[in-house]
Amino acid sequence: MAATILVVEDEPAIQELIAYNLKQAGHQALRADNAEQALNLVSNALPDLVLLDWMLPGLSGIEFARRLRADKRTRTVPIIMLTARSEEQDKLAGLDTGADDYITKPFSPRELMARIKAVLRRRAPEMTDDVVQAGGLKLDPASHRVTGHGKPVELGPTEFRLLHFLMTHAERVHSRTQLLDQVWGDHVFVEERTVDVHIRRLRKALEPTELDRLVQTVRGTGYRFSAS
Amino acid sequence: MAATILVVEDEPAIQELIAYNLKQAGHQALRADNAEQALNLVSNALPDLVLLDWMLPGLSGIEFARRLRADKRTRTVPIIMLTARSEEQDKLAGLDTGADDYITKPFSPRELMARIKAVLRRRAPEMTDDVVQAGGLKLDPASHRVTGHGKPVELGPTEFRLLHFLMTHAERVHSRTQLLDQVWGDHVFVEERTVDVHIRRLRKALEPTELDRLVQTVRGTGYRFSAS
DNA sequence: GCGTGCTGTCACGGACTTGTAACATTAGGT
DNA sequence: ACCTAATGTTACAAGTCCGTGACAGCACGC
Repeated sequence: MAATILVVEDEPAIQELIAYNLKQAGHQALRADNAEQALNLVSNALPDLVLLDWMLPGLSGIEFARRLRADKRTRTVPIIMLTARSEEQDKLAGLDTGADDYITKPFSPRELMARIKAVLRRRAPEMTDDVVQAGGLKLDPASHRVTGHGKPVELGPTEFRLLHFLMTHAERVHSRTQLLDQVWGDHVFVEERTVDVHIRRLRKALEPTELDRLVQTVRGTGYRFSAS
Repeated sequence: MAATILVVEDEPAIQELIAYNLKQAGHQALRADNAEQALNLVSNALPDLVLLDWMLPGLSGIEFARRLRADKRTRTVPIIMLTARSEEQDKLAGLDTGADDYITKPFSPRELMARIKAVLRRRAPEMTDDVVQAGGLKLDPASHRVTGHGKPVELGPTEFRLLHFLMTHAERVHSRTQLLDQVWGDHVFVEERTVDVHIRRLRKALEPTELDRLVQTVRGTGYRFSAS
């Protein structure tokens, strides 16, 4: 799992509580007390998800969300809004700005974690630790194991992430650029052709199980994982 | 298992009953008649679990729970709420404050003990005194003994806790950071590579029984205990 | 005080991983 | 059939990660 999650919350106790729970769940927590600080962090490195308090000193939560949605680079980052129960009617406005979910305070840590998982599953399934299975291939992020028809498959770290992403976004073609962004990270400078080499390494590792045919080339476009 | 359990309950008869049962089960019972007294005890020494009556004279149970959750030091302490049946609707509020479970009075000692065990197992399975067994390795927290294929294995304290954690969370990769948090404690400042050294010491101790292969390295990610 | 066992850190070397370039092969249009 | 661009394949140097032994500081019992 190990998603990077930005917590934007001005109340220190709640921020601490959330951060602690995130850490327990294996995520990395970035913290910000206000929207300005949050914008700074985002400009440095894109988080995988944002937990955003509705009421913030200075720039409000809803305004912060709008800015994220306005910038192409940050448009797709999932947002979960934190609101007080009395602000119930703001729910609609919150979802309007593109929040993926919202949760009312006070909330139980368990509920928060469940919602985070749900949103990640929807927006970035490769961030969850769900087992992915297709066409005789099985990948288990928790134990970091891959098997083809029950036989273990040995993969390097990059090949593992690459296969994980492809399997969680199967039946879709991904360009080399997209794969670099998603698997390598968006601030990395690497030759596009490097993707080819790792695809090759992935296929080679899958060869003994005959499952290398699941990783397909789409000439002129990119690569695709397909179980059909 | 010998967990230290704080009982916060104003009715002497019930407090006595609970304390007796805890003692029978091998736990150590701390008692408090009210929340103020409980806060004092907690500030001295952190219990492994808190049994908390909902209705208390002075500071209420729910308020006490909030305070525990607000302080970083006490945030992770599991809480089981004790409520009268008529307060059923408070259940939701109780769980909101982060109670791990609740139980309605009157309850049977057996039920209480079962819930305590369940909560400890959920929050920290390595805290229970259940014997853990896998792949020919047997670890008994109660007697603090480890055997491999029946032969005794000598471990230092840290290696013991490390193995205990790994065995109670088997088939999962744990990063060095996670292991430091879970085995050393999250307030400790230690180099990440120190984990490697203790893994090494653990493996060395297991070598005579050939069971060192159960402790596996997942390059670029962390370590895993696996019996398969 | 003195050993003894435990702990955390470091440094070294080996094993693995990674990005790139260079060359080989293939696909698809003409 | 041929040509060209795209992709497959291999080799390699640099970098990274991990295993390992050594060591100093501590705590503890004797």
